[in-house]
Amino acid sequence: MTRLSSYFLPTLKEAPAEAEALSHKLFVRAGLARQLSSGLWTFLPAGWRAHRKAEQIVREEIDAIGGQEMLMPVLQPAELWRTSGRYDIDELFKLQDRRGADLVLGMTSEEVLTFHVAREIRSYRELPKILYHFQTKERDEPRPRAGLLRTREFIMKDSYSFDRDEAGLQHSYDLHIEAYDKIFDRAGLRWYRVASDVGMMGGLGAHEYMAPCPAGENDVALSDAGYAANVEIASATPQPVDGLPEPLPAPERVETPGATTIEAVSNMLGVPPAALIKAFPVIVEGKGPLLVLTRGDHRLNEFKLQNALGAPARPAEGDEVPRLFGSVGGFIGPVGTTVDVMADEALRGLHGLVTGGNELDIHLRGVEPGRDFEPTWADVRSVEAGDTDPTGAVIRIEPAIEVGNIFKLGTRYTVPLGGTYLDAQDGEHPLWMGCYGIGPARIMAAAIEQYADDAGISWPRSLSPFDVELVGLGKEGEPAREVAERLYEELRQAGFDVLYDDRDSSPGEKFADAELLGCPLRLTVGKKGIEAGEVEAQIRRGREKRSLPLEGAAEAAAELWQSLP
RNA sequence: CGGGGCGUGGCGCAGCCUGGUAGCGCGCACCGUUCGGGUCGGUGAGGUCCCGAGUUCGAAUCUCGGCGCCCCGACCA
Repeated sequence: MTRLSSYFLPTLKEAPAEAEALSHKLFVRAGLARQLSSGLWTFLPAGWRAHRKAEQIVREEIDAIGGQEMLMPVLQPAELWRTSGRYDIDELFKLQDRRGADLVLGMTSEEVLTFHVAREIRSYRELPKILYHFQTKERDEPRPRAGLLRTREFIMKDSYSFDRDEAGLQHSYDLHIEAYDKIFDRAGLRWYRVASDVGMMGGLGAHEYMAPCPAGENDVALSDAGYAANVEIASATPQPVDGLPEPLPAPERVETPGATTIEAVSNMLGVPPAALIKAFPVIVEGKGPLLVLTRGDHRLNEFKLQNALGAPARPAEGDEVPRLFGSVGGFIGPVGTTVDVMADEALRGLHGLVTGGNELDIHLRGVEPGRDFEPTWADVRSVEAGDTDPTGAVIRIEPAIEVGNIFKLGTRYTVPLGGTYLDAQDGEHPLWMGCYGIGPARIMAAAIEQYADDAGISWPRSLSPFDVELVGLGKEGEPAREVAERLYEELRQAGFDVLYDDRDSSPGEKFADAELLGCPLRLTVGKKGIEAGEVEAQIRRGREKRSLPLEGAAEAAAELWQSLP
């Protein structure tokens, strides 16, 4: 029985002042969730219903590819994390028990599951396996933000595959792609599957599922020809340089007093920013100083740089520029430098360029990579809107919420944690592992972001906390209410989850609350309608109204339901 | 971690500069009214003014310290 008169659904006319993102405001206003502290949220009954709808979709599709649901603890021994090398991650919550034993709160469960699998699985005959759970994840985020979008505690479905070899892993990975595609379709989201960074921990490949929306924290590069990648790793053909200066036989010194920025040099010398070389002095971990070059109008991409180097790099600071690079901040350049130089591919073949002269107030013009200095070439710039993909299609960049990710871990965890199996011929081998995450709360947030309008949330029917909100106008005891009570029963008989607004409040208030909560279908029973022998149906998405016959209203609603988004 | 902002009934805010009985709107309770788009009127309840110390006859207001929350950036296997 879900009657609004007694249901805990505290709706608000105004959003809390600190709420910025649309989904944050609506989570609170619609009575779905309340904040406890920074990055900590309580799901209220309606919000939890939607969460469980999202979970169930995920559960069904992971089961469909052979996943087996289980449950592992949040509280985990620190030892496992030391063994895997993840103990020093800043986001990992660390604590001790009363005896002083070190424990952690799990961010994910690779260590725990590999621990078990290493002990229980011995033979190739027991492979492959896909195991998963829905469990609370704890992360000491430096900055929780945007309501439910980035929290310190959240529930995640994490599945893990174990295979005999890389081909097996690829198969499990493909199965997850299949499942994930279905999950996000069923959730009613607009989504992209994009290639993503494999991160510091290494790995053989990864994709992220991205739901585009303005509040999204990630940027994805997309083309109509099907190119899709996180901008962290995206590659593209740069836009040509318009107005490249004529080549010179050799670099030429030019005085540029005080011109330490791309814009200043560009203005002073009358050349486009794209004809400048931007030089970044960086210190590569374990290797030392390196001068990284990009076109003046491009941005260095730290992820791609790190991947190209195979090691982390940080900007040079303090006296490192004069000491290690023999240069002057603002006037750094590759010509005549003593350090290694890495140039972005977009600079290849350009001529007549302007670079820093490694002296105060001096630049060089007419510079040509390959002639005037010999760099290592690499693709280390961030893709920009307007670049083109390999087919020539134009790339656009959209913000998006990461709603899921899939990751080929390989033997990253099984080797340190001793996860091996015995094969038919030549003995022991490490297990090949994949991990696959989905955040149901982010699915909810993405759906809210993507479909909300001025009146509030507009749930896809697969996620809505209730299928139908039935509004009974008038007051208790009036004829409209008796009809509404009857219809309530009929709808429930027909298999609908119904939220029945049986409050004695004004019509406007009921309509406003219904649209705020955003169930896909609203049915209104009022005096006027009864007299005309009809029930009003409002389709939340688009707010279109239709009339259903009072007799057989539940059947008519069931039919209408089939056509809803 | 760097930068910025905010903490005053449940929510949104004013008051603070210039120290002197804590206010408004919404919500809530009750009475009446209205009854298909947050009706209208009346009455009422509800506040450690984030915490601590200091200045002062007197602190929401001034000073110092702390805590919390939000936003931007960094960060986000």
